[in-house]
Amino acid sequence: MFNKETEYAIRGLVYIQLQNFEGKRPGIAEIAKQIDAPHFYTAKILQRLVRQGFVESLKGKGGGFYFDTKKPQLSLKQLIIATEGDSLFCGCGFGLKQCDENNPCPLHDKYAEIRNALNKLVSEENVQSLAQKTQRGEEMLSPRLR
Amino acid sequence: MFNKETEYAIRGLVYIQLQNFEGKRPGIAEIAKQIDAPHFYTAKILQRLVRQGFVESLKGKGGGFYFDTKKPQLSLKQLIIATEGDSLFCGCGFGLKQCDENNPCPLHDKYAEIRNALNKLVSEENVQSLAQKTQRGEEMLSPRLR
DNA sequence: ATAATAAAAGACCTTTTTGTCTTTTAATAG
DNA sequence: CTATTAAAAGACAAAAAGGTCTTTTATTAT
Repeated sequence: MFNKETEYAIRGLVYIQLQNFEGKRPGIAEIAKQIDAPHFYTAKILQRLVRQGFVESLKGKGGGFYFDTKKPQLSLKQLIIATEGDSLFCGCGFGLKQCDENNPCPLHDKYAEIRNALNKLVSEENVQSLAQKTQRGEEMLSPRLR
Repeated sequence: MFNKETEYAIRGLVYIQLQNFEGKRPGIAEIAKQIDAPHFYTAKILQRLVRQGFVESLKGKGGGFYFDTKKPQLSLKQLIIATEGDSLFCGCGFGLKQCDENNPCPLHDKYAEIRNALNKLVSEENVQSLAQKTQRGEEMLSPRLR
């Protein structure tokens, strides 16, 4: 469904939030290891997210990644659009450039329902809500993290 | 959502079925043009589908592609699995290798619902049902085909 | 100040996806 | 039988995604 970059971004940010809850700022090496993602690729992805202002970072000793609690919560939708665009939320299942209610492809009606449900899910959930679930319950971030 | 190969495959097969309804066997050049897909890439994709037995072809004069009406209808799910695998129907939204009810990722419950809806859609719809919709109604296969 | 630490930047590489083109094979009409 | 037609096969290439590594810059503890 989502591409690798998006997956690593979500997992990475949720892990950062999880550590932030405990007053810690994890570094790239730790993050990559814990979410089971390639070290340098994760670094590159996080760097882009920092540049976009989705998460903050601090260099040097005691440095690492953290969320600015003054900023609004980061929805999955914003994150996904930033990493892979919005085709998942607008695109036609058939791949047609022009496909809408007035000009539907044969899959349109049923596909639009699913697309809307997906839209709702990623609009409602955010990095913080996912981290909270991981913190309290059965939910896990990586098999290693249970 | 689906990759290009899958999109071209679906559109191509629906177009073939549509022509078959009229007693015709379209060739690759015609198919590619009508579904607005790259000529030779479409050829390659259709060849694979023929080898897999999803559709039939005939070489030489009067040749082209057609469905064997004796074979069962081809669901989108079978088609999608053949072109891009089943990760869309089994994969974790988070990208975890192990993620299920007993070992859920923070997205699992809500994501599984969407995955199931998608599963239902592609299991119920098939090349023939899509072609029928295109034939009778508002639905279109490509803006050109209206 | 300086050494140690950790992210930023960016070059480089591999694999997969997407796409193009030429040659070969099979079928059929005449 | 031959010419024509159309798919099959497969080589090749461009673009995108995924991944690795080295060098630079910024921070901080000593």
